[in-house]
Amino acid sequence: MMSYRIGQLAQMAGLTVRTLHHWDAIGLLTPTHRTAAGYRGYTGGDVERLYQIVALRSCGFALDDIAAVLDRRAPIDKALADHAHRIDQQITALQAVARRLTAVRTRIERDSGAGVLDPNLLDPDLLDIVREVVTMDDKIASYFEPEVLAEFAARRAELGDAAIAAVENRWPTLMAEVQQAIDDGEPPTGDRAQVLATEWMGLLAAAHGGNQQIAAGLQRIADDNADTAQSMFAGPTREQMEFIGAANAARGA
Amino acid sequence: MMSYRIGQLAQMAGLTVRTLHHWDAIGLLTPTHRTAAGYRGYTGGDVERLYQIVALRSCGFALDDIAAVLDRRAPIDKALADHAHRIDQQITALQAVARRLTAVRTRIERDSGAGVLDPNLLDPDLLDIVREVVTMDDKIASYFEPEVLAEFAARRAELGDAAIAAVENRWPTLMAEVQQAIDDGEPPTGDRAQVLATEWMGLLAAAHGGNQQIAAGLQRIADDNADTAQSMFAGPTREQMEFIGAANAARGA
DNA sequence: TTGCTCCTCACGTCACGTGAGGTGGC
DNA sequence: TTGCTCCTCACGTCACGTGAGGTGGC
Repeated sequence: MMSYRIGQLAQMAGLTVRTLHHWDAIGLLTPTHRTAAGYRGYTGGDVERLYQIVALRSCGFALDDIAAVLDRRAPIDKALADHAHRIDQQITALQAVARRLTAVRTRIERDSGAGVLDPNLLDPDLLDIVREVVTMDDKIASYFEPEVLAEFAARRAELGDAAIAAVENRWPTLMAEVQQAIDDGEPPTGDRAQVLATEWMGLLAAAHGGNQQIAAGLQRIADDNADTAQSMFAGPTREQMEFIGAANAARGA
Repeated sequence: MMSYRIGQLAQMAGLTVRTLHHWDAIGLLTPTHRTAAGYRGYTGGDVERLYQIVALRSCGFALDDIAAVLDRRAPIDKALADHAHRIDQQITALQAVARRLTAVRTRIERDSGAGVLDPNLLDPDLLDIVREVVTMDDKIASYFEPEVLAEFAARRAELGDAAIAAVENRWPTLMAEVQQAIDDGEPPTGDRAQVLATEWMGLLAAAHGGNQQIAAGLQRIADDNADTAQSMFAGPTREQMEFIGAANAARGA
């Protein structure tokens, strides 16, 4: 009967001997026999099981789950479905962290050179920026149910970084243009207001993508924070929102 | 001097008392003083540090890194950049696992009912399907450098699931149509061949997105596996590839 | 007899959760 | 005096990595 020693098996499968020791210790892969001196002897059947384990492990399964599947204590298709769901949740969570990190780094890049640009200003403490951005991010998250937040995240991923950057770059200038129109005494019914309102609603639509729950959440954020939003994420002022609202009403939007 | 007990702090920050014990034990957050009976007394400064820790933790930092940043032993911006990179790597790795799981589940859904559809066939062992798909996936990965594979993955994410599904659904039927054209004795210079070749190249272009390294890898995979590809991922046969090649040559593509 | 492979403990990792057993504070 | 909060051990988690100390096999 063909028999492999542990070192051979490890080399064949690209594993360490220690890993096979571990799998033996937890009963995941027990060699069929032992020599008189205690050397592990793996048979062809053991090798088959080994490759099944390696394949499932490469799918991210925990060793306990692999054992359950191989010993037919759990149906494979259900295990795969459950596991895929857990992996998706992990990805979603990590993407939320990645977005948060990007937000923090973007703000730091924008704000950290203040003291260099204007010697009268102190460079803000980077740790304070981190806290501020995280607080804002938590606040935004608090406006959405977890599922809606996931949809929002999925929508952002779908749009791609370039599209998001385009929208985020356009917002500040658009708000400035709206403010200028207000300062110029433009009527909400005028052409200039109508053009601005159309683009405003277009950017909002790009953000919520027709999802009413996301749209409602964004609206609540803007409403609740209109008086303080400026310092947090340069959101629109109440005055600007009213101007756009009037422009939309004039058009019957 | 204002002083908080550990239970108050935990409730304020939404943490457990045990967590604060742990942070004390590792020196991350040591209360400024203790009562005679050993009760921890946290000051306002401790609370400040606590919130910095919570903010950084929500960005996914390890406690060691948080301590290094707060104690100014590591520059924050560098820590953020390094950490963002690690997070991105984790996401990429998890996405590879997720795609692998999807591939396995898709194949199982397609193949597992064989015995039901045709009583002469045995249902294939689901574990064998897992191994087969994983083997194929590893093989594909082996044709690309890690960075190229990441670009390939990024491109797939950019395209979105719907677009990928559209391409993958079109492939088998397109190959069948090409085979039919060959069987009908169509010349590669004919209109029918030209139309098929144009769509063929279009699908390939959709897959590599103009990236020459991805295109080259796909070409090598097709070349090396043309004779065995059928059973693995229903790839084109050598005959089909030659027909399309001739059609392209006729057009001077 | 000399390397090389193999063996069995056993501690360390990361951020706590979960008791166990005991004591201060109102 | 009774609850409630606090305290300090200390084991368990997940999949091994990394020695330590010792023995078979060619």
